Amino acid sequence: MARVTIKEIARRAGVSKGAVSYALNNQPGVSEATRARVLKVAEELEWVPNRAARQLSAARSETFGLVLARSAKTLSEEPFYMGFVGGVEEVLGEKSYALALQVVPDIAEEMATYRKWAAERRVDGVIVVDIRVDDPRIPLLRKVGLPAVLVGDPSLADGMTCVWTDATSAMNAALDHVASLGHRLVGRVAGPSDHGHVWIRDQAFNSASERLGLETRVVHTDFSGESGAAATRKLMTEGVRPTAVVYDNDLMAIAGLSVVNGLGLKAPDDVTLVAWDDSTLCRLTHPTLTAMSHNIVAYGSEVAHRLFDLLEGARPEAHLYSTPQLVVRESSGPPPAS
Amino acid sequence: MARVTIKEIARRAGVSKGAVSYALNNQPGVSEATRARVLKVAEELEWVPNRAARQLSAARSETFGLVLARSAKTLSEEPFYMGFVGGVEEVLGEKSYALALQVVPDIAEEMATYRKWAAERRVDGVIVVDIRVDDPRIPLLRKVGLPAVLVGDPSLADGMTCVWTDATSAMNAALDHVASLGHRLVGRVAGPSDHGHVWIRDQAFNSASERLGLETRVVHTDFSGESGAAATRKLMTEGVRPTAVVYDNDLMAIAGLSVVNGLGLKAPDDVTLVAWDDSTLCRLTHPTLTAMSHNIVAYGSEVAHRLFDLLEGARPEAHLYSTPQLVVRESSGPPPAS
DNA sequence: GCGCGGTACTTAACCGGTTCGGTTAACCAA
DNA sequence: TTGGTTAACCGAACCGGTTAAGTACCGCGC
Repeated sequence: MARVTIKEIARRAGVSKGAVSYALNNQPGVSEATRARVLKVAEELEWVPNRAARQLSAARSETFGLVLARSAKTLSEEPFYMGFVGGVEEVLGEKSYALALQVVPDIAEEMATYRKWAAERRVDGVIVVDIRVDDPRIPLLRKVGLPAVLVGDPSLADGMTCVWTDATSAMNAALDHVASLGHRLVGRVAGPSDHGHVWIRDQAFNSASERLGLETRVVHTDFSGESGAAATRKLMTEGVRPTAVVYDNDLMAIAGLSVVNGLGLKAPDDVTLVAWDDSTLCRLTHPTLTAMSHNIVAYGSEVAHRLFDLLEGARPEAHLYSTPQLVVRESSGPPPAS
Repeated sequence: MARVTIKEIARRAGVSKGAVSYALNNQPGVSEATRARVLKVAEELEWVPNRAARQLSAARSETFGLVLARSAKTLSEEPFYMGFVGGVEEVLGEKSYALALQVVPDIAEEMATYRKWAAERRVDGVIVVDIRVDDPRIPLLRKVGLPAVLVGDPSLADGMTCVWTDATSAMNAALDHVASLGHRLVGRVAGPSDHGHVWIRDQAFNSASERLGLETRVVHTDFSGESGAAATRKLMTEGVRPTAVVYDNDLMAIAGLSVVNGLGLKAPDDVTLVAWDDSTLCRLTHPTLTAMSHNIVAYGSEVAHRLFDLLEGARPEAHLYSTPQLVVRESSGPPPAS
């Protein structure tokens, strides 16, 4: 079964290669009758465009790039990424675009990948996650001219297209929740503060607790389950024990719950726990976890759509995707009487 | 900054395009002196090969394909996939191959993707996961001539290259463990039985329990947390309650633990729980979960290596990757005195 | 009758590599 | 000296599309 090319279609339809190309791409230059005839032949021969050939001449790769700068192990633990990738895929699939996914150890490698992709014309655009404060990837992407959608707050995006969730409002909602339950000393187990969204939440956490007159204790971690457990142990056993803890992802919240249980404490009787991101895991623990919930799969889809828009000439803009919603579950309760 | 091509290199090095191609690809046909000179010029100009052009003429795409036939939501819950993908990526990165990842709703769509990829010459080979009994993908891949490595048992692979873990031995170890603790009635929360590895474990579970003189109760599910919870509730509240339960993945085990807790029962006092796959989550619950452990990231790497081997002409063969090892944790204990 | 504009094509260059047949010059054996 | 090899390199075709430029034909207005 030899490859079927437009040359063959042209032969059978009795027209030239060029005409076939116009017909197949819905471009003017052929009559409706001819177009129909070409389409019919292409159909019969089960023609599919050769990506490489199209890319070579049209300079489009019909591929989006996504680089994840985390270890494979971390990625497997964090439900966020797979859900996000799934959402992106859903949109790409519709337009028969492909996703080039690369997993690298650090941001330096990530930047090297962008350079390579740009030089190779490997991708039409990239999706950039985990935006940092003063992110070095932003000037690089500008320099190499790679269209990009950033997943992060507009204040960090330096004018590039970004999609963000309103972490500030969400943090306010989270603290309103624990404050209204009567908590006065609130802990926070945060990610690394060079991550943009962590930094944003830090700010929001501080101003909200000031507004509500709450005392706070914050521990920064690396997002892993282990460090979430360690941070929780520290909060629970050293110094004044907070009666509520807000986590930066659900993995650390689950680890925290386990530590709380292990210390012979009870949630919510002794401490109220609030997770962030709300994957299914939050409904599988006992007690179930209160969480700031948003739809991560849809988040990925939204980002992919924005990248298509950008390629079609949309001006760079900040798009608010959603504000995570508070979902109250069993891990919420009033502080212990003490 | 115009694109730098081998034509430019040829001009500067004073040789023909062809010679440059030979030099850059380490092929005979140029002298060492010329090769060195060309390499130096290419280096200076920061030349990178254009993938599309190379693919078009050489008919290699330097891309592997992986299709996941699960919903994005399921994928985000299951730590297995992201870890596996990460492991594959590690190997591909070294050889600067790319991974084309596609998420589709079902096997029919997956097969359509293979057809398309084969026609487009989109990928050099594919990795196929979740092999079924009498898997329809196997004849299709043969027909369209797509090199493939199957992730699954040799008995299901019909002579194609596959990488497998010895689930039978692992299941024996798991049941030896619970039997040695004194359990006589063992439950099993299994995945859907049309999945090959589930089927294998079903067989192994039956023959091992027969060997050990155990009574059994098996519930089949769809691998999700919800269905794992439902299955556990059924085992715990309807009919004779098993004193130990073996799960087919860790997500369901965690959901099961939550149900056990919710029913006012204790692990391991009332029931011993054994998970499968052992992601970090098993160490984050309270009590921690006994699990059949294997390194999923390395599993992905192994599979990727085998696909490279296959493309380099290795004969199709079954490769035993590993046997999951029993890791005993807090959820294991003797059956209640009753 | 002539020029003009538009439609429906054809032709051929081009994208950036790979590869194959052919040429040249150096070397070697008879 | 001559015929035959061989290494080193050149030139051009080719992969399968896209697209700018060119052509043939038709209808229309003046």
